[in-house]
Amino acid sequence: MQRTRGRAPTGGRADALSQELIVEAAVALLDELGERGLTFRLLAKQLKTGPGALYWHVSNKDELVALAADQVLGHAFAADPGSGEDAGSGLRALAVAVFDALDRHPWAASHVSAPPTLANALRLLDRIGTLVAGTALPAERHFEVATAISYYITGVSAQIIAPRTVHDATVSRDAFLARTARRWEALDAADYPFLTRATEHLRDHADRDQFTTGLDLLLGGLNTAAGPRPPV
Amino acid sequence: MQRTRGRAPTGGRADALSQELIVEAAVALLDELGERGLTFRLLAKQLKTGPGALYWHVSNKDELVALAADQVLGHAFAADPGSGEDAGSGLRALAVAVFDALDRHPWAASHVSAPPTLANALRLLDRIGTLVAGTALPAERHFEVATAISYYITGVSAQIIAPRTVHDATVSRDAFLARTARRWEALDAADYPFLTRATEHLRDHADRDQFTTGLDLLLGGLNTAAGPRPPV
DNA sequence: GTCCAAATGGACCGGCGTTCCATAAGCAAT
DNA sequence: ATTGCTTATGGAACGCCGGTCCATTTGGAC
Repeated sequence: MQRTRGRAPTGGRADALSQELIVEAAVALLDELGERGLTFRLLAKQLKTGPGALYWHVSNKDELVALAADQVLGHAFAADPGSGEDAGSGLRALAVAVFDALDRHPWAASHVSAPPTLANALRLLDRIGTLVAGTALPAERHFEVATAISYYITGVSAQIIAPRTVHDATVSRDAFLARTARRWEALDAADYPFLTRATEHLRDHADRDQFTTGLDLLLGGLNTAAGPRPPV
Repeated sequence: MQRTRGRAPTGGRADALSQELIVEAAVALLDELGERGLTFRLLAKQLKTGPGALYWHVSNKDELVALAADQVLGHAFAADPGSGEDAGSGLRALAVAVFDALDRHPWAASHVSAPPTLANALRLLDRIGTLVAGTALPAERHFEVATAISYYITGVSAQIIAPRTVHDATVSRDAFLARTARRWEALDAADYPFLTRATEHLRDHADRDQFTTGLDLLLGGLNTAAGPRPPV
């Protein structure tokens, strides 16, 4: 068992390895090859070292992927305009920033976890909580509402984005949707009254709009629960 | 490449294998050992056969796990009271039934996917859509709202339940929450104003309540968007 | 120069998903 | 019964992976 956080006491070597370097290279490989394509052997080769060296900085593959996903989550903060707005639009902007960040790195979607331990997941929940606290909502509900919104953002993003890592390698999105639509149409209308009529909406929907539709419902409910706030 | 759906033309053998039998055994192993514990070798041994035979009925492990997760999703319909209510409470009951089903089989949480191809995922979306269609909501919004609710149910359940498959093996839930709370308290209050004060809520929250909190916000927003409906 | 902890990297292990293929079992026609 | 073909079986084998081990190197402290 070795230390996970190898901190270089002073200068260190010029070509020194570090957890940051490793995670960075892992993100690059994950972007290119997906989760199945990331192996310690390949990663080691990219970094011109052996697998054993990587384990000095990272305890196992699960941790490595979690760190990589958290780094992707961090991209959202770069895009987010930050404070200076009312809670509703601030939450909306933050949520969309997270969605877009995961959209650019689909492999990460299924690895952002809600009870935050990692740095950027923590930042996200704190930001949401601070925005919620700026609402007329009673204080004792802040935590549960903040986590609910956080769960929505990461969970629904994952649901929408993660499937892409499976199909995209083989067929295009449009082809997949068309095939699914055809399958729905072939269902028994008595058993599936809704789906058999919904196929046209399936074909030309935008993933991002589906995310914002639910988000707006949620935030709308929040507005109602908090009592109608007077616009500034 | 072999046929995935081997259909027994007539009688077949007494000890014949079938996809159903295999999925059933897989669910049992997943419940007991988790996803990492399910291997084709072990599954074959349980079924008194070899790994090769399984591949006649199931094309690979991903498909097997997806089928197993879909079967778990099917449990939700057994618990769901069904129609006969208004849309709001019908959706709520259905959502909670799904959450509880996944709660009993945590490994399945991260494998229920939203764009439904599998049998029970299809049934779920259709049921949601039918309930939404019974709302005052304009018809052209039925699809996007139904999928939004479906995304919430599966995505948020996954976020809440899936982490359990990691911790539970090593530490109890309470111990994990206590440790996380301590970590949050140790954060810089200037950087994390919300989290440093929220730890007491973290310690004694109930997972299921977090699910319903967001659900009620979402359904509340739906009610508002649909216009207030007169109670029957 | 000497020493030691930090860090490296390549060989190696056990086990996995998957494939291959020789064989068995059931069915239909003779 | 015999034959011929499809369906299905199951054990051996392949290639690769995550992870461990450990001899070796590095570079700062003295």
